[in-house]
Amino acid sequence: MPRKATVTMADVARKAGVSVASVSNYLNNRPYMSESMRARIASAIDSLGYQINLSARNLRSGQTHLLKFVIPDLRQIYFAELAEDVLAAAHQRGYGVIVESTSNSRERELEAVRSMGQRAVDGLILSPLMMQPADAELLRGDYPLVVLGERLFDVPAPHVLIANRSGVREATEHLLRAGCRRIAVVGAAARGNTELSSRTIRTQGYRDALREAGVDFDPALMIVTEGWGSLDGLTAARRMIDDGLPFDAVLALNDLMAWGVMRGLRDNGIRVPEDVRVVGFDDLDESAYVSPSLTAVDPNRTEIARLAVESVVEQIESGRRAPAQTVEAPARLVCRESSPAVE
Amino acid sequence: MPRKATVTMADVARKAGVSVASVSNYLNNRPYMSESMRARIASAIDSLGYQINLSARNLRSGQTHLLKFVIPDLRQIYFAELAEDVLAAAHQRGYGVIVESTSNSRERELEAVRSMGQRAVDGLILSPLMMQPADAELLRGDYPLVVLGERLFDVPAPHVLIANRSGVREATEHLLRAGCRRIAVVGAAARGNTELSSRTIRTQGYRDALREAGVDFDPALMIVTEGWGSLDGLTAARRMIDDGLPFDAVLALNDLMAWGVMRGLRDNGIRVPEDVRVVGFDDLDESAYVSPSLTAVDPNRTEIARLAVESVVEQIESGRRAPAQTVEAPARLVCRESSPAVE
DNA sequence: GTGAAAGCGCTAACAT
DNA sequence: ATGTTAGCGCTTTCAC
Repeated sequence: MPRKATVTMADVARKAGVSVASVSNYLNNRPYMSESMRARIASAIDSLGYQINLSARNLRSGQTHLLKFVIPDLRQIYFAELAEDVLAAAHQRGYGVIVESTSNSRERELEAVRSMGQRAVDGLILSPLMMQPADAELLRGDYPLVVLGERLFDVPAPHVLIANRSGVREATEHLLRAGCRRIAVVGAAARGNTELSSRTIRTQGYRDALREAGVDFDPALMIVTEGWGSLDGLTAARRMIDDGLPFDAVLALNDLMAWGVMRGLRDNGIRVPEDVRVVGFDDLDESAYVSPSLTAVDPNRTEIARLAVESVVEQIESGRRAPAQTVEAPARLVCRESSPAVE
Repeated sequence: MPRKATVTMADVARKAGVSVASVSNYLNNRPYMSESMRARIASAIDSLGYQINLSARNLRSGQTHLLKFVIPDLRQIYFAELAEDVLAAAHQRGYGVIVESTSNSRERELEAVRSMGQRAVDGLILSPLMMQPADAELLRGDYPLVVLGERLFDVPAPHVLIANRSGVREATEHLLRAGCRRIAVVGAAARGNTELSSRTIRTQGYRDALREAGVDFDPALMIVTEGWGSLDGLTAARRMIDDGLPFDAVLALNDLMAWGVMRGLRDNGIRVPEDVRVVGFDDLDESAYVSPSLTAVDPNRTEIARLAVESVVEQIESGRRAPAQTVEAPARLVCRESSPAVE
């Protein structure tokens, strides 16, 4: 005598004296249904405590209303904040999100991509770090996909770009306008794809601005660090000071490093922004509260997340992957104490 | 003429000249299968590019190999780091994780709980913030569940507690041992459940240590802030200084506030740790790199995450919810520059 | 408007 | 060792 642990649609239909088709119609808000039936079903559902079995619906409908979001590491504050925005955007569109942190592993990135054939999720938002151009091949397929971040390689799907180059150009222009002429750039060597790292791309924006302003580029001002942490920023600042390198501003290629740079400068009696201006990139929540508060390029995470989610959802609803294309969320400079707005 | 877009097990079976049952057995690594069949199936799968349809497996098996992890906000670094550890522990056990950030909303916490009847996931790890004791009722059910955090109310499932009280007691003992006698405590008023907030519980650990050491408790040293951010810590430090409150140590009830407190002190020419020692709670990654580096209570997130995941997975595998019980991950004090170890 | 019935792709019990 | 087959619970034609 097996106990009926789970209430199914058939139970509801029986109790309400209708067919399962009608219960299904009711649950999916389909029109053309008599009020009396609607009421009978509602009360049957209520008294039975019925809840739909999503596994069954998923199999039948071929959809899961789930997205997969793949990032290198949630401990990196940037990705955590981005993830929060992705979750919010997805929730708003009625989708849940399986977050997959790859721990900076190429193999795990590829694993996540390969598993898309299993139809466990309806679409993929991929923020790759370690994937190689040769791996781009694996991205071919018909499932909804959006890639986030630098253009590491050609992607057969929509690509939401971070405004690295233009964001840094804007930051540099701001510093030049403030009268700075020896702007040090602090960033880490690439970990994954060497050609098109954040550092390379962001540095281009810096050179763009210098060129346009007619300021000479001095390679000595390019400080390459080991990693992207605040400790690396601290170390960079110390090295610059110890080396006797003259500079009147520091453009840190991410916020964490900017925090570290500011500490390193202050530890050596250099005042920010009076002696040296400091600008970061990311505009993390906390950057508004460090001291001095940080002027930073805001890549517009919320917009990036929104664009990405809108695009996958659109692909899901249209039933096919969108063609290769790039969209760039406009970055903007947020001026705070570490480098106040000029004029 | 419908195109056969998806390859099914039947296709593999046909191609390999075997039954679907054998293909299923192969995929599930069941023993007692001839090498020749194994090879034929493998090659059929390979040439067809077959991938299992998880929706079908989920429906049939009644499992999804998915966990739901519900937290208030990923932007809070503490939760992001915890989430990373949960993802890692789950991945290791073969589970994916649907992360749900409730944006500090009680309704979204309840929504997440209520949706468990839909069988979209096998188990729930819930870190509630806004739920009320009256809502505990909703947690009854037979699905695998683990609750994380303070004991806000009685939970009909395993509860992984953070060692708030003992962790803070240890931190306080450390400060007392260092000769501090006027230890200010900085924490925020409760947002959700008032009775058993972090602040209340952590403060108990502080009083425990004072009592044991025979040091008088001075209510003036209890600084209550608006929020838990570093700005609140900064504000608290300023207020203490402006009020002329005498103190020789600050115990911030989370790391972010400790960062802010240290800035506030330094801004006013107070040296850490020479003049005032500072200790935090959480031991965020970044706390090792702020300057001075922060001494903090490490609640052992990795262990908390591991315990939680192990428990849900065990419940899933045993087929029923574990009884109410509490487990506490032991906290430990990590001594750094802001309050070096004594002796 | 409503119902009957087919079947999504897989697992597992049972038969051989 | 391997095959046959009955569903898992739902959605969706297609009749009525």
